[in-house]
Amino acid sequence: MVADKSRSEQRDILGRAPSLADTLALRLRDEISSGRLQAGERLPTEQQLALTYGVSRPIVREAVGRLKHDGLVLSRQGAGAFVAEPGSSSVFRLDVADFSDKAELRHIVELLMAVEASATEHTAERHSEADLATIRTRLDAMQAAIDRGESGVDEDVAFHRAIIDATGNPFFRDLSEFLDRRVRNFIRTARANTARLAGMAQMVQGEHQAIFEAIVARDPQKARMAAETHLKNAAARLALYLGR
Amino acid sequence: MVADKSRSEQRDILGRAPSLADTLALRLRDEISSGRLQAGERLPTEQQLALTYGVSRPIVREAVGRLKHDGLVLSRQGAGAFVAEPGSSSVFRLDVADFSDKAELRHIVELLMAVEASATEHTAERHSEADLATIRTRLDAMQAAIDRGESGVDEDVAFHRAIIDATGNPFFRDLSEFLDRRVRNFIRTARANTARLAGMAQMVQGEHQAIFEAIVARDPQKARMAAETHLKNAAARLALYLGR
DNA sequence: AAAACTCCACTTGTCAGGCAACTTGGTTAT
DNA sequence: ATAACCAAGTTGCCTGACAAGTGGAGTTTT
Repeated sequence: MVADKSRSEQRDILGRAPSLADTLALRLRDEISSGRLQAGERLPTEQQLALTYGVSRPIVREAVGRLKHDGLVLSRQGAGAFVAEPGSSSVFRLDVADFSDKAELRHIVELLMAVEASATEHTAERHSEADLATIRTRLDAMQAAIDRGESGVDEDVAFHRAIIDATGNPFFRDLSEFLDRRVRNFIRTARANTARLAGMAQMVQGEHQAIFEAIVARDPQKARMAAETHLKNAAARLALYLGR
Repeated sequence: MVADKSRSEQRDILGRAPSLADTLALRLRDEISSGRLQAGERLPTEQQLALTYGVSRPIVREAVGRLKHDGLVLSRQGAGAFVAEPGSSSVFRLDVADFSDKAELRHIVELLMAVEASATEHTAERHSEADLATIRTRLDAMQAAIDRGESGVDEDVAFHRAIIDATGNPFFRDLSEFLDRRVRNFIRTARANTARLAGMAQMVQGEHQAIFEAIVARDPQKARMAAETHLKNAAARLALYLGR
């Protein structure tokens, strides 16, 4: 049976075989993205799918349900399920499952830099006094952490987060939070040696200071450039830290 | 029954009630994001959920399956389903279902601008001759369309797409394509009067020319600024076009 | 008494069969 | 010819059941 073969091949992180619905969903997704199933075309009936892939109908329903959830197909009771127009979907899905490729990490970091830099620019352009107060508090907290001899990573994150929150754009917030977490997660799993980074904290703080001053001055250009410099340096530190 | 009540209240675009699994998934998602279900905590068993919400177990499975798909919960056969740590998830989901709010459109446009501007900057920094040739072809195609008296929207999209593809970053490509489609989709549904835009095509082309020249000159700063100017003008044209 | 082992209740994963609601196309009646 | 109608096909949902895996309680062994 086709489904069984792919199951025994691919296994997840815990060494467990992915569910039948997962593999089937992946298969159907591939059928669509490869163009074997054109937009507007009707999918085979659930019974046919069940028969072809050697699974039960509930499994088929679960798999198709996921595609519906992701906006790839639309179903009408009594009529069938149809491949959605590629632009009609209202949901965007970003799956960064495997950092196996070094290139993927770089792509993620690039996107993160784009979002953060733009957000910093926006905040410099239009921030309230309350925003500024919050950012200043975070900056001071970072300094306090450094003075205590800590690495101050949490305070670092909080500082950037305050700047991004000030934009009032939830997409900036959610996306940068996700990307940031992915990168930090990668760092942690790659090598758990934060000691070397501690010495760089004051250097980081200096860059933070520059960003903050540009925001206070309401100078978007300067804020962007300061943020870009900071992020590029962070990437360089990351490379150093990973011992490349 | 609780589920039935919410079904009759919320209806989708076509006036059809959302599926039971959808409403249940939404409910559980809410339970998690609100913090009523803490990270690491075990979800009620499928049978309990089925009983509480008055649906059958397959429906519960479908709903929970979606949360698993989105990385919000992890399940272990025999043990149960557990709320995932926020940050362990490798999938990011962006749902731009409703443009009901004007603010949401602005947020989308802001994110699109951030991605496009950064991508343009990257391309100026590092592009091959082949990339350049493609971009030039698209630029010429746009001019040809204008000369034919057409609006050239397709050629416009293709031009930007070529620049973004040149970054070699699939996230830039996918995200900007999605956002662009959403915005254009909104424009189309809001008012289908492209006649007014046709006269602006030559103005758009002038901005494209500036972007292209900055890329050729390998001047990232200038490329970014040209792209930002272009996008801001586009947003302004959009506002004018919508008759705000 | 502590550790290891065994067994069993419980939970998720999957299957089978069936009924209700809806769509569609052809058929029949007007 | 047109309209009403009907029947087959399809999705939405349910019940009941078994297999596979987990975890703890009870039992045995050291």
